[in-house]
Amino acid sequence: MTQNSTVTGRASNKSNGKRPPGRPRSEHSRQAILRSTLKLLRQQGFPDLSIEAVAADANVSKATVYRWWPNRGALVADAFLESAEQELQFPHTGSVRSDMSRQMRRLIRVFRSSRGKVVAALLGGGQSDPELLEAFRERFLWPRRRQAYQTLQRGIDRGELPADTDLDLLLDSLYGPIYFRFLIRHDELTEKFADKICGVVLKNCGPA
Amino acid sequence: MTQNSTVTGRASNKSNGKRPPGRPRSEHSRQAILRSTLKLLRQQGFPDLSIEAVAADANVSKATVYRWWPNRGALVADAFLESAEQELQFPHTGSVRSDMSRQMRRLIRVFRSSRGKVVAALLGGGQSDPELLEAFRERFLWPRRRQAYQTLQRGIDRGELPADTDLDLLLDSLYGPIYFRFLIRHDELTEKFADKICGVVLKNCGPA
Amino acid sequence: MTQNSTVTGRASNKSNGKRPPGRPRSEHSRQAILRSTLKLLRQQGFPDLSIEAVAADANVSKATVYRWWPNRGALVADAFLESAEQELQFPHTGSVRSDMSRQMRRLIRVFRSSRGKVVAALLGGGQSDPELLEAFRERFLWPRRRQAYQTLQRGIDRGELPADTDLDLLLDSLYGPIYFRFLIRHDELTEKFADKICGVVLKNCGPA
Amino acid sequence: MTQNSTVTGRASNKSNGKRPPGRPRSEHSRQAILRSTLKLLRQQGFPDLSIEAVAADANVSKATVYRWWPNRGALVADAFLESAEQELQFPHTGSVRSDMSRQMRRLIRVFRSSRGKVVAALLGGGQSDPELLEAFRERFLWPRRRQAYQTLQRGIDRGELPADTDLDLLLDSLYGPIYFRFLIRHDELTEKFADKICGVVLKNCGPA
DNA sequence: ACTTAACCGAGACGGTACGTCGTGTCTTGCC
DNA sequence: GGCAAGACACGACGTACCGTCTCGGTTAAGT
Repeated sequence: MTQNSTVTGRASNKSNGKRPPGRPRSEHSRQAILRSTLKLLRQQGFPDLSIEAVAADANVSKATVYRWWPNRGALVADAFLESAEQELQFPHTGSVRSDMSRQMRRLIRVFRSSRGKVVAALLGGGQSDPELLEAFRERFLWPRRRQAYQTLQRGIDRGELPADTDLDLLLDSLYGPIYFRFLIRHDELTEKFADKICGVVLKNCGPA
Repeated sequence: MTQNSTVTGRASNKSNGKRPPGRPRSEHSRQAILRSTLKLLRQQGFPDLSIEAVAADANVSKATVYRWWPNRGALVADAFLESAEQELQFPHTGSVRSDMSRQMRRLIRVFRSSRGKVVAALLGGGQSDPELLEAFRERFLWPRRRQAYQTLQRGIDRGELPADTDLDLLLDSLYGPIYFRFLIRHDELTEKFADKICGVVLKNCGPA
Repeated sequence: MTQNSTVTGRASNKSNGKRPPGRPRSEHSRQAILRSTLKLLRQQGFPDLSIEAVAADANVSKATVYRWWPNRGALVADAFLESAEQELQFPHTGSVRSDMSRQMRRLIRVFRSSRGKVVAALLGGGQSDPELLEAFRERFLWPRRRQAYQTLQRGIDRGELPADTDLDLLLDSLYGPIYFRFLIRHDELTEKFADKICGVVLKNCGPA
Repeated sequence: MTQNSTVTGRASNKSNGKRPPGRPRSEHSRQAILRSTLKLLRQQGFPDLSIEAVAADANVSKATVYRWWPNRGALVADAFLESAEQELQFPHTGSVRSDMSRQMRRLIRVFRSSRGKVVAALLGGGQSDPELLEAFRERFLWPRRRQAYQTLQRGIDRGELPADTDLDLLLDSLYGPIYFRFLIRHDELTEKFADKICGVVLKNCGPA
């Protein structure tokens, strides 16, 4: 991931090796901003997060924030997603059901941690900011889903799943209940819940 | 539903027949405010909804809005929930699977309609406002769930479901995927999706 | 002073002995209102005095205040003036200079007392409310001035003052400096100041 | 007078030559605000003057007004006093009585002009806002009084006044009656009144 | 070394909406 | 008909952020 991978994506200068003239962007400021964003997000939630406060907390001028992120959503998306890469890998246990339930447990653990608050903020804010939701999907959901496809495909190859399985339907059936409880909060979201869902959805797919 | 069922719940005077002293609350204003709230919510989404605009649209003073609703969230919750009572009844077809899939189809229809935008606003806002989410659960989720329990119980009585079925797990497995697609918007939310979920979760519970 | 002598003066029914129909005006409320007005006026000054607060303090409804006084100014005027009648009489010492200086000392004593704050409020408010100032003149200034004319006339009769003395000029010269220091507060307003003024203005008018 | 001489007196940076960091204050806005304040003050009087209206009239945001003036009083004081500096100089006619009466006539002329309304507003408001009154004294009264001392001292030097004259008493005797009529409005305030007062107070001090 | 150009902090600016308060009017039921 | 209670439309309050701007000062690369 390059330095310039903001959500909105300023043109990077990766093609020609030449650095542009002038003072280069302050990496220190960039990190301080993203760090403060996460910090405040955890404290107050998305709608009470102000650019003003982020700038103050990061000891940075407002103009610097606005120079690099067009709006609050982009900032939040960048802050969260940079911190969420390289996580939640899928294991290879040799059984679909166990591969899935283990990864689902990890997701639930993340949702229950302090980072869960940030995800909730992201998805909550995304309900009224399409770009925010888009960022969540592109940078968080799809990368994991691609791995999930492979996991399921291994199950098909092993004969644990029928060859004509609707992968998207299956994944939504597995993860939907988790997101449901996470977002509506009508019932406990424990790690055991992952196993129970697998019990319902992957009844005949090998041992838990 | 009484006149006083705001989210924050001012003490209602239904128990003792006596009206409180002073000029009575204007029912006309109350309705105008809720109507304007829904209207503007559909047009602009939750974060761009200002009390100022609601008051102006309803030809009402800001103070009147604030007198009865403590914040934007409570207003939105009341506006939506008052409009959503008495809806989404469960049918009695004689088959669990068909009862459920039909009601799930209705829910999807609501989510796809203009009222979906209001639900999304409510749930999005609820991610940072616990009371808002609480209102959604109390006034929307639980009333329906109580009916769903009965529907499933009929299935158990008829032998379509095992007697030891975990009802909450089952319901979350059925509705979770719908809310998932509705809130994350990573895939189409069609009415047919209801049937497919039932196919996964209620495989052996009678005809679709 | 009759019950109805508000500044704005509702028509009284003194001519025909018949009481009007309906419940008679509550004398208790009237006094409570005036009392609270004075109290709050002493505490906070004219611009921070609200009808709302007066009504609350007097345990009276706002409507009752508005029914009898058209605005804040009339209320304040009534409150002050009712409390200020029958005061500041002129003595008869046999010497103009001594008569005047003694009365001036009394005025200064009032200005320095807690009632001074109310007078200041009245005159301050009067700078932007002509009726308030008019009330002050009619009910406070002129009654005293009429007595002062008589005092000065006695001085003329005794030969202490020339027969062609401009009484208004003389009185303004005597009282102007007191009001000046009272309102501008640029210098001490002690009772001795009364004597000094008399020394300047009534140099040759008999002993101090 | 420096740019920073607001009533509340932000620290000015005149001593050390360095400009403070950040965008400099807009002199244009500052003047527009003061100009609009005077304009509206003349039209409507102090109590009907709203910051909201000033900001609108000056094409300036409310926040800008509040950034530099803590309240309406300070704003009015600044507006008036900036417009009143360098005025009402004392003449040098060679006679105390004539010096004084001429300056007093000028003051009366100001009080009768449209600016009189602003002074009345200032003093009226000052009755409940000590800082406002303080500003009037510091910026309007004392500067003139210092000149008056010199004028009277010249009279002493010329033998027109006794060497032991109480200057403050004398000045209050001369100006008190003017302020009295100006603020109470119980009698005409003509320029001739200045001469008459001098006749009473400076009887033996040379020709008029 | 000197220019040049972009970066950065600080913070003022015109706006918009906030949530509160007081105004003066009204509606209702009791006295 | 007076009165309390209190809801109402209205309008200003003073505050908080928005996103933009204008400064002086900094930081390298390319002269």
